[in-house]
Amino acid sequence: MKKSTPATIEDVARLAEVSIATVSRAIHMPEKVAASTRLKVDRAIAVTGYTANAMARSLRLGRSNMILAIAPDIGDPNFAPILIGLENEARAAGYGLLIGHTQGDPLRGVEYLKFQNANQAAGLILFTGYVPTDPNQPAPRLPPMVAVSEPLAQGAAPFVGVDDRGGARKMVELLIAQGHRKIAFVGDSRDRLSHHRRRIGFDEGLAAAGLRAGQTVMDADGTLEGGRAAVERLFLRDDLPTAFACVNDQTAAGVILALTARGYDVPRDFSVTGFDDIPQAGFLSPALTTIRQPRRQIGQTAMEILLGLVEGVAPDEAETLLMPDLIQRSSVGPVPQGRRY
Amino acid sequence: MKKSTPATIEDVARLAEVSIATVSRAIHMPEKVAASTRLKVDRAIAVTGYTANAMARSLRLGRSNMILAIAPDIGDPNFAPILIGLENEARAAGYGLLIGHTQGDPLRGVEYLKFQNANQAAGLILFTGYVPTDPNQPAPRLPPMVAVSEPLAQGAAPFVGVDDRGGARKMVELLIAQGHRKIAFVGDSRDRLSHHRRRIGFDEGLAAAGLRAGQTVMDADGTLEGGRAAVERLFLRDDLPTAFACVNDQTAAGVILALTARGYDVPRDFSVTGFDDIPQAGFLSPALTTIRQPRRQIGQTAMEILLGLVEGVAPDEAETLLMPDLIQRSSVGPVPQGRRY
DNA sequence: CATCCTGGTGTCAAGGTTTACATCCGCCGC
DNA sequence: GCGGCGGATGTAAACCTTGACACCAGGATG
Repeated sequence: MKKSTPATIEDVARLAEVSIATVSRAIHMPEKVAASTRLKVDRAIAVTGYTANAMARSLRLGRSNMILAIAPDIGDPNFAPILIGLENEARAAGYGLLIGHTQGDPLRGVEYLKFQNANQAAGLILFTGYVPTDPNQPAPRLPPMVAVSEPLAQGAAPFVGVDDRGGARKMVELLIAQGHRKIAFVGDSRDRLSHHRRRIGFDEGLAAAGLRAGQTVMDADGTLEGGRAAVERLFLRDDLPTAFACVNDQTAAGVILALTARGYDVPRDFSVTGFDDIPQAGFLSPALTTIRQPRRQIGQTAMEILLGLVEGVAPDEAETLLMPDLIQRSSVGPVPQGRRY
Repeated sequence: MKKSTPATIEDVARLAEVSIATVSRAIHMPEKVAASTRLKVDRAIAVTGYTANAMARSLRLGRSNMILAIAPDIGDPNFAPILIGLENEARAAGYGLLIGHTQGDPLRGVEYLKFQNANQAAGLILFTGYVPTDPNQPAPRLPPMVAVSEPLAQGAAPFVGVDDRGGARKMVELLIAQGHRKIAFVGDSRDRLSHHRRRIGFDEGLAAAGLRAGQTVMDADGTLEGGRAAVERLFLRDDLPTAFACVNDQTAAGVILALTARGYDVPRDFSVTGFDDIPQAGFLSPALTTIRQPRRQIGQTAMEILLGLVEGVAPDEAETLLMPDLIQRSSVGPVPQGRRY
């Protein structure tokens, strides 16, 4: 047994005294080959330690066993568990997960399409909210895609994510139950569909309680800094809310920081809520009350759908929305009595 | 231009009125082909939008353009930036990054070797601290490898990481400068070489100040829970330290939590330090004074070395140790005056 | 007894690329 | 005028696998 070069199907065939076609069949369509032959082949495979050369296989089949995930930032605490879910599911099906990191630069995404063009990816998972395309090149042939974390603009691909609207609504209901009547939404954005949906859920929740009027909505870009800045802008006005419903946890962290810096206590003076339940959320002080995304589950479901698509089966729904859990920690309290501004 | 199927080298050759060999040469050995021909080929490539089929290429060359990274947990906040560094560097060199997630299970790693066996990975990045091997199978041919985050036991592969010893020593020096004389090291471990090295740096720092005697060393497994448990055990004794030097940030978080739960104030009553500077570190209260790993840099350097290895060039050093930065926040203070136990 | 069918197996082409080798052509030096 | 050389290009094999097709033997059917 020379180990200089890995065993090929031919080595197995020689050892089992059959043709290479029979070996291939023994592996992929066992019922088509006689039991005795199958046994010989299996033994030969064990002896040689044969593993099919994936390159040759993909070349022949015209389809690779890689799934490409394109994310703006792999380090985003929201993405990691989704990636794990994706990866687990992919591996179970014999696929590998290739990662692409665009650093928020749309053009970077285009670079990864090379992998697709080069037949190196059977499918695409998009965290970006848009399909990477090069304006100069003619539209490339796109493989099966599934969007995750952020839906695609025109519903161009199935989306798997959390029920943003329902989650936001739950959050508002909690605040209302605590007596809050003036609640500011921090993080309105036209760019991110998921954030927009949270805003809608917020509106719905207020409307359901007959509080539609007098709400405050602050633009913010979803970063800690954005949250902080929004609070500063808000304090320039005279009608302050008693609670801040933030579009995500980063924003909430910024809001808490700004409030604390001004000498207020959360939740005694103001209540603050987040969304996503990033790992830091529990370490903020006060620990953040937020909405937990079932991230692992999202990854798993998305990969299931994508692999189905690769096999040619259409998904049941255009959007698979998972219901998030409300995680109550200590950043929400009853509305302060007799406070006036 | 039919877009049903991607352009092959043959399409380009036909359009440029040359043979496919010439096209291949024009791409890979431009100096070997006449300038006029090169021009024709370039034009034909642009028109057809040709991208070489990576599968066919890898098959022919017997080498893929993928690097496989095996990590116990992709979600580990310490790993993400390293992955980004790896990925950036790989992409720049035309390689893709494949991720494997072992979930801490050594056997899982073995599964990923299939990729290697199947010629799907030209190199391996190991976050695990060991080479995945199947005890039943004969040792597989291993590709070039580089260890990251955790060195390999027998120095089986080049390691790129932070100077654990130097970092730990810096930390101890800071504590000593603040007047601390009794410092406990929390997180001693025989399993993780990196943790062991931090322990050594700790010892060295104390020895340099003539404080070798009377030190306390607590075992802990590097988790938040481990840190908490270590504090509880320590409080069973009578000689408490004034500062806790923790092996990593998770442990430090546990220590702070335990101390706070007992009604102590950090840093007034006790000082606590971490190691790694995970994203949560700044959000703990008090914000954690710790050692920042240049993670992105680690990833980049590791990939550089690995790609060199793939090309057949040996690395300069068996270990590349990057010096970490000391990040001073608010979990360290002067030793409490007149405290007695 | 001829024919058809069927289950089991072998042969061979194809998939796209790279590269060793062959070919061709113009030009130099003798 | 000719041998030879070198630069530019073409030809074809090889990388490994899969699957359409062909083949063969033997049993069932007429």
